[in-house]
Amino acid sequence: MPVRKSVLSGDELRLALLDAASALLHEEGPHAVSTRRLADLVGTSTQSIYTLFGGKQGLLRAVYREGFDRLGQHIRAVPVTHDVRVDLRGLGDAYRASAKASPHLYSVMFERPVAEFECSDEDLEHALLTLYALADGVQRAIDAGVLHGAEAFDIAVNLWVAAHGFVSLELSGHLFDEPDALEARYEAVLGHALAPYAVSASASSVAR
Amino acid sequence: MPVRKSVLSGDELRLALLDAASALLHEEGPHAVSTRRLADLVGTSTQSIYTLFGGKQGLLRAVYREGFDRLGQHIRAVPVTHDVRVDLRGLGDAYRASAKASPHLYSVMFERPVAEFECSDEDLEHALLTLYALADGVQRAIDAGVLHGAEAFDIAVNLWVAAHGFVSLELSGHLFDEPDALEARYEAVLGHALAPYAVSASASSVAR
DNA sequence: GGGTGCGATATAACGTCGTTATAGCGAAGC
DNA sequence: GCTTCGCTATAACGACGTTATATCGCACCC
Repeated sequence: MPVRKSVLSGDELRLALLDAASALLHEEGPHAVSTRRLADLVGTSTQSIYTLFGGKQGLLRAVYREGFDRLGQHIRAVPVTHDVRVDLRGLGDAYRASAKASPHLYSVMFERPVAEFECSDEDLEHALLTLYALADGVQRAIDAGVLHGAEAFDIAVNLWVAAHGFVSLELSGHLFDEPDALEARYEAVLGHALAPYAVSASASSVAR
Repeated sequence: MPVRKSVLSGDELRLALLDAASALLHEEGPHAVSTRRLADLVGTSTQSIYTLFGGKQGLLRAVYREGFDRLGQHIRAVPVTHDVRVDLRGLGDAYRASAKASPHLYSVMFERPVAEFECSDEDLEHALLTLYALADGVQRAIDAGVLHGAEAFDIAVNLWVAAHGFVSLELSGHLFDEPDALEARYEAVLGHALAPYAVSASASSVAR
């Protein structure tokens, strides 16, 4: 079937292009990921991007989905301890850490730094899957009797809104807190999002 | 001094270019605002953008700042009524309404949809001024005895994080609530951000 | 008042981009 | 063994931001 003038087979080429795109995105940002640079890096021609991904849009769609997959993995990798409150805080920390570890990837997921790529409905639904990783953690807190009053998914969305709001402003540079105050604010923001669902009277102690 | 081959003087040209950029951004999105289209629309050459703004970067810097100025105006335009709780809700509604009225402008302010433009420290500080519009509203709530426990600016930042988190996810399409549930969630998110600072025991009633 | 210089303008060119047309090669089917 | 189909590489197209070049108009100065 394929011709393979290049050293790599079709699947290898696909992976190599994706890796190169991720690396370029991570190291130099969205503007650096161009079809020509990718082709040069991998040792193929720009045409491969069209046969394998249907264009730059398709390639970035794959990056977008991989970004949400990785975020989900980071969230699911948070250990389940004996203290559910600690676990909840771990979820929030994992979210922020994942975003800060690859901010350009986070940008591709929630902003539109590459003009060619626009989210499709399927992409948005795929992104939604990641939210279930958060919802699972919230469900454990409900089962442990620490949270109550709403469905786990509903609480998870509120938690997501809070975490994303903070992370988005932090990454864009709009938060001017000193480092210590910044950490404290993130904890506070997450705590406030969960407090209304805490069982104990000292609501704000959740996730701290 | 200037030559004015064109019909417009320097200042007029500057305003015309800014208006055209805003219009193009609003109607067709960030990808549509190109130096050539702007020059054609205004009836000048691309060079004017360099003499007047120093490049596309400078032009978008002006758009960015105008975006924050307009957001601040919308927030300050919220009427002060006899009920401070109503006013607080009005602030949140104004923020979201302003973003949804010109989503592409909101994108320029908080995302990086145009590769050429990168926020400078001065731009970020300029954006910070808008936050004082929110802080003023929060201060009124403190003065009225509805909120307490932190500085107005601090509470305003938390409110901003909540509002931005919701609006950002809403605009990017990542929120899947039905319309009614969406409105309710926004109210809830804002309420949760303010609840820890409410004086009454029924904390979540703030801003509803 | 007529030259002079400077700054803004318009035109054209350069390099890069995403994309598409064209040509060529390698393996599968008969 | 020849044809056919799909993938590849090359080249070209149009659009982009930016820069170099040439031109023009007004202010200044002698």
